[in-house]
Amino acid sequence: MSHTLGIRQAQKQKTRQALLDAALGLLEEQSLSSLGLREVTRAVGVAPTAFYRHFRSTADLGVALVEEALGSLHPMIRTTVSSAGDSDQRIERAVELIAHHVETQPAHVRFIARERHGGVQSVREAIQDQLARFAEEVKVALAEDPVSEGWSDDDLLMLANLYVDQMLMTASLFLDVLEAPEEERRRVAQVATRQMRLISIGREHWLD
Amino acid sequence: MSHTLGIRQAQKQKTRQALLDAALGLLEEQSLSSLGLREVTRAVGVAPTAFYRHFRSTADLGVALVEEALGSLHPMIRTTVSSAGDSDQRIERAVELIAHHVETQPAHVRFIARERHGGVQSVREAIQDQLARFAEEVKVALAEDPVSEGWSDDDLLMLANLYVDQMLMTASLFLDVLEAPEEERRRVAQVATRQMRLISIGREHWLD
DNA sequence: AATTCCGGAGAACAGTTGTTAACTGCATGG
DNA sequence: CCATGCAGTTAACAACTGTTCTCCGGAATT
Repeated sequence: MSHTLGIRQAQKQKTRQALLDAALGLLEEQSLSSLGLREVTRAVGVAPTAFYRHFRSTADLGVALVEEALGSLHPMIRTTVSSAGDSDQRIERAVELIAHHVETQPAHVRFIARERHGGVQSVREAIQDQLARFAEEVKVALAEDPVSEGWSDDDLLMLANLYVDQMLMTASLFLDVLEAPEEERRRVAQVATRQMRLISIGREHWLD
Repeated sequence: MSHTLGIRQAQKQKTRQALLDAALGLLEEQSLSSLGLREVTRAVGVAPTAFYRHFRSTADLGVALVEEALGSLHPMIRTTVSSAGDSDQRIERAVELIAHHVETQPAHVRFIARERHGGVQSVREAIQDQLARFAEEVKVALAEDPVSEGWSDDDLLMLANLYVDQMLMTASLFLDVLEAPEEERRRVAQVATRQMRLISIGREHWLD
């Protein structure tokens, strides 16, 4: 299928990825709206003008980072929400999965949490788009569950959005305790689990 | 009691407030980490050096903005959560109150939503502190409710945090549709109301 | 009435920024 | 094998940044 790219395009993509990685690193301690293009190229070790070969602006780079951070997460979401087991088991697995993702991709998670309401409109919109897609996918998965019998489409989407937001909130909490002792991290996991559980209980009694 | 300040201190506070107001305006379209001190003083019409008479840095100004945005909200939170009426009535009133606050203080709300996970650590911490105080106050209010009989202190705080986060999420949603037609704003209000209601249902069946 | 205090102004500093133009060297396609 | 394309470089630009030091005028204090 995918054609093996020449050594030219390969080099280009390598530089592009280096720019993305450097930017992601710099964004751990600042917001995108204050990220300078020279700052990024300096970190990579290329001339400032090389930046323009890959991105129109830092905002443009930000949109690419959104795709990188969230684009590959869709299958994960789907399989998690519609996995087997009873409610409590699924919740526990979801929280563990979030914790694991935050541990392996902290910079990506931080970037999304930060720029979701950040100062760059195009990036905000890109994130909202992805999250809306997540919510839609969660909605579809929820609809397949027998518990959702009798639910309106609006209410399913309402619940899906609640779940998505709760996942992001949980991810952000895990971020805050990344360097904290195991004990506190477990405490955060337990709080997140109970919040999810409470929402699920609300779901089960919604039609009463 | 409060001494009437001389015309000297009055002028100073006036300039300080002008700096805060100008900064808040500029922050509608960017993040605090990219806000320049000269930018702020230029907007006010004073010399750049005058800034130092009031704040050590823009981060310092950010902390002051947090106090201004959230400091006066504590009594409002308390009375809202522990108001009379049945569950649905209280939720509806809370959502209306949030909508009203977003309409009257959009810049403040945007600032908090943006900088809660923003790039300036001291401001992030100031916001977390205030939100933790909110959660504590909500917890106390919840504890007074007969529905909370048999709840552990941890679970009350868990629920309080869920409510606080949900309020912020709702506020952020209202921000996004500030300029939208009345119809869409009502739709957002209804979604927020139902999410709150679902959480409340989960609360009522928590001990089952 | 004389003196101190202090918020703000002014000028200057070295360093940074985004963007432009014209260039170089090398992989590519004919 | 040679001509084209294009990722990356070099140099220069005007504009901007935070910070320092010195100064001024008027309110506050005595």
